Formats: sequence, C-alpha cells, structure tokens
Amino acid sequence: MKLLTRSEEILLLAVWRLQDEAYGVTIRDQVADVTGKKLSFGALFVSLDRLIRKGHLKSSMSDPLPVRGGRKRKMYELTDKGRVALCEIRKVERAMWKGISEAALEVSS
Amino acid sequence: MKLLTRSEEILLLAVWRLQDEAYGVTIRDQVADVTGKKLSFGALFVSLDRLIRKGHLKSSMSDPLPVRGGRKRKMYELTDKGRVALCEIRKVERAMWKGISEAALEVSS
DNA sequence: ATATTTTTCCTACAACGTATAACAAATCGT
DNA sequence: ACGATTTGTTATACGTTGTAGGAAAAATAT
Repeated sequence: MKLLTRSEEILLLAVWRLQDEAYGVTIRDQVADVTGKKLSFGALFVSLDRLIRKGHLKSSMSDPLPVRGGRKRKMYELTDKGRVALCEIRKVERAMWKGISEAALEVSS
Repeated sequence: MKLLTRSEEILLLAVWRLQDEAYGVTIRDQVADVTGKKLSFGALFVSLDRLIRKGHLKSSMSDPLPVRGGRKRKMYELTDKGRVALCEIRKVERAMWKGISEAALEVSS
C-alpha cells in the first residue's frame, strides 16, 4: 500500500474541490488559497502529469474560449483510483493524529 | 513557510508518541503500527538524520544496557521547531480536508 | 502581420525516500 | 579469553519526487 505524498494529496484535493473547473490556473490558485503554497506552473504541470501517469487523475482538453488569450485548457478530473488513494491517506492521517491535540504540542517554555 | 513532507510528519509524530523511548527500533515499529509502512533501518536513519540537520529533532546517545547486544542507543527528541512544524502541517491538513467527508469521495459506481 | 494575453510543455537539477550491506558494541558460552 | 550471537547504527548508492525558468502554442486585438 503506497501512500500519497504531501504534494499528491494537495493536488488531488484541489482538483476535487474545483470539480469541473480544474485546470492549471485554478488549481494553482486553489493550492495557494488552501495551503499557502505558491507553485510555479512548471512545477505544477510536471506533478499533474505524474499523477495522470499513475492513474490518479485524467485530463481532457476544453474548447478554446472566445476571449483574449483564451486558448484550450487542460481540464483535470479525479479517477476512482485517485479517490481511493485520498480515502486511504485520510485514514492514515487520522491514525497518526489520534489522541494528539495541537495543545499537547504547544511549546511549553 | 515550508511544509513538512509526509515522511517527516510520520517520523516526528512517531517520536512524539514514544516520548523518551524513541530510538531506531521503537520508531520503526511505531511507524509500522500506525501507518502500515515498513521502513528499512537504512531508510529510517537517513531520514532521521535529515530531520536533525533541519532542527526538527535532536538526539543523544544512551548508556549501554546490560543485556545481550545492549549497545548504546541513539535517542531522538522533538525540538520546539519540530513541534511548531507539526502544528502547522496539522492546520494545513484541516484546511485541505475542511468540508470533505470520506463519504463524498467514495466511488459511486 | 505583429503584439499581447493566457495557458501549457520542456528541461534540468535539487531534495527526498529507500534498500543493501558494512560496521560497531554489547553479552553469552565454552 | 575470544569467537558467536544479538542489537543497533552508519555508509553508500540510486530511483522518485519537487521545483523553477523559460520556450512554445493558441487565442484575440490593433
């Protein structure tokens, strides 16, 4: 059972949240909003490609939009395998943090 | 703000749980128990070393134990920086998963 | 046509994850 | 005492993941 890495988790959840609005720009913004992490597009697309190769995501090209620079978008979607992987990592996270409150971790001194 | 990787999170939490019992063997077992992940010692120590270099852990050598093979142990302990990093990643996880139930991810078909 | 905007792709490299094997230090048995 | 056994750590090597910078593509605007 191979667990998702942090980045994989972040990206898959971003795609899930965006539903059918998920493409490069929105994903990057979603990630920044939720985690504070600012990815370059280079970094982003490489990771998304790897997730596709692993079968956690699938993609399809949209039609061009009738606005300036409105070229085709690569839309991403979670696969069943991706959903299962998210469920699994969530279970592991719960197990890891079970019984640990943030308070218990506060710096005491 | 640099987030903890999955492995870092796993190891830091294992050390935290073990309190003053945290050394190679117990950490490896703890990780296996909680996450199902079976690490080789080689993998484990490399990662622990990196966490020390980053200041998330500190270590000290114990006295030898009066039992067969009871050589000195390298005991690990969370630093304040490590605790803070755990709190931060916990917050990000909460934000990421906010409003997402496992049920919503279940494969529908 | 050429410029501008939006979006994606290519490439290269640093950082992380992991296994195998070697090394070290304690006790045990004779 | 000293080789065998047990427990624990270190060294090394390599595949995978994470990340940035800049080139390329595809649309509209002038």
